[in-house]
Amino acid sequence: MRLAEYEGKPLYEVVSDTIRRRILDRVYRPGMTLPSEYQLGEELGVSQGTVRKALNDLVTDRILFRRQGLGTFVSEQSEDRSRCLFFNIMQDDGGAMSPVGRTLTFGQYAANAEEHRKLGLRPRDEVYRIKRLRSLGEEPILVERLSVACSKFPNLTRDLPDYMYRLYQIEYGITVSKTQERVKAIGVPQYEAKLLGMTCGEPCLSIDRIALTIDRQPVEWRRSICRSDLWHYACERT
Amino acid sequence: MRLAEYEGKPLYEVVSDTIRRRILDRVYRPGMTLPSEYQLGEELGVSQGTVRKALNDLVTDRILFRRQGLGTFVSEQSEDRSRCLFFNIMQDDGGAMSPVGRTLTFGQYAANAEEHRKLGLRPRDEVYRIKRLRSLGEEPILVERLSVACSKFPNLTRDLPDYMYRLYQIEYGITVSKTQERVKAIGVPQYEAKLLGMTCGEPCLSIDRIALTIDRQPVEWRRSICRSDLWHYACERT
DNA sequence: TAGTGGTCTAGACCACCTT
DNA sequence: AGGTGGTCTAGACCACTAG
Repeated sequence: MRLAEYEGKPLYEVVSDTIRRRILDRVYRPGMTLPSEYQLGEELGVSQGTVRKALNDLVTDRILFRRQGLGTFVSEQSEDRSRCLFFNIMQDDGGAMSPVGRTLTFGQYAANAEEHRKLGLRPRDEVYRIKRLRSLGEEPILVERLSVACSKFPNLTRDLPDYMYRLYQIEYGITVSKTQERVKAIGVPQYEAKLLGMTCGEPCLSIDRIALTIDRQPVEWRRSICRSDLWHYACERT
Repeated sequence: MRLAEYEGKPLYEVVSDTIRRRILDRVYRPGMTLPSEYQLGEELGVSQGTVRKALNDLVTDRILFRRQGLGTFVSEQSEDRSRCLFFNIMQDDGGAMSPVGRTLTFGQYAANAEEHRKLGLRPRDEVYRIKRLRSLGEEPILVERLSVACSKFPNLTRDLPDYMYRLYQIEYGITVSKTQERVKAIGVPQYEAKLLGMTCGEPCLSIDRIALTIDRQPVEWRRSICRSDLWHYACERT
């Protein structure tokens, strides 16, 4: 396959789009080694330098990673990455945290208006709703409510891992590559107050998150109610 | 000047370090056009491709920017950048906001323990402390307390612009390139409650920020108390 | 030793902007 | 027209990893 179809795009974008497509089509799967830069260049009819630029762009997006002398690989949604990139709650003394989750409720429902809007659903789509409590040791930290489209995650069960993005990738071939969060301060509602050992109305963080795939489709909506006495939400910008 | 001194670093890093150094030394100043890739390559004894990689890395760090056909420029701390990158409060309906600030108090003090820790000060260093109220139209939104070392910002006055990072750059040659923030939910204290038109103890956001220069030195500590009824803190991750 | 990614070069042509 | 960055190539050598 030669890349004669140009579309005005630079060649390296055509190359990176091609590889992106192959990952979405699971031709290249998480953990797999890609062909070498020279092989890809020969196959696609471009030079190694052009392949290199395309691969580097995908590495920047964390879709691939490289190891010198070994090869170029499709990124996996490691637990570590799930935790570091998508769990932004930190202990005030600076320590990272790995809270374990316990499922409180699990069910299948007709999507409401907010779920339609946030997940971009079609009429009459259904969602799984999951409510979980996350704790560190005996200490409860946050309650999260999670909605996903049933059509995208068929046969989900209430027995769920602590970090869901790895499950989405391994079981459903859906890779979360970006999240958008909104953080507000609210008075803790009664239900969450009881679970978190707080008094109703005490200030807590409300974290509203949309998770997007590598082609920018929203796949999960999550709202967390989080204690804010010993924990905080962290963010760096450059 | 030829770059014979190698130090084990790749050439393009030696080149980007050289340019970084020249910006810190104000040989290249914000807004200035850099010599062309070929000129830099000739001056430093490397090829245009190597200069290109070095410049691209600095563009990624937002230290430079390019315009095709025009040249490569040293980034300025534009108001737009100050607002977009370092002001992460958004209206709930999605609109961006440009709140104007009014200085409430301004003074010079011996630094306390927390300021010493957060700003990396030396014994007996002094700080300017500034308290400001930011509003959108008639609507007060947040109160911020700001500390900077007097030694770094001599002769600062209480007459301050809305976006300080541009002032730091133009008047003091200090460029903020990174911020670290911690967000918590607290009950609004009495002083801020009065200014923000809230009732004491109502939930609000507390945003604690350290601003770092391009060589990673902390230069400003800021703590904002922000209404959270119609505004939220926004964060995207990839 | 052979294969991979990492760096570097030299030269070409294009797209864009100014004068 | 002339200069800039943007893309692309072909080829070289290095550093790292495996078997």
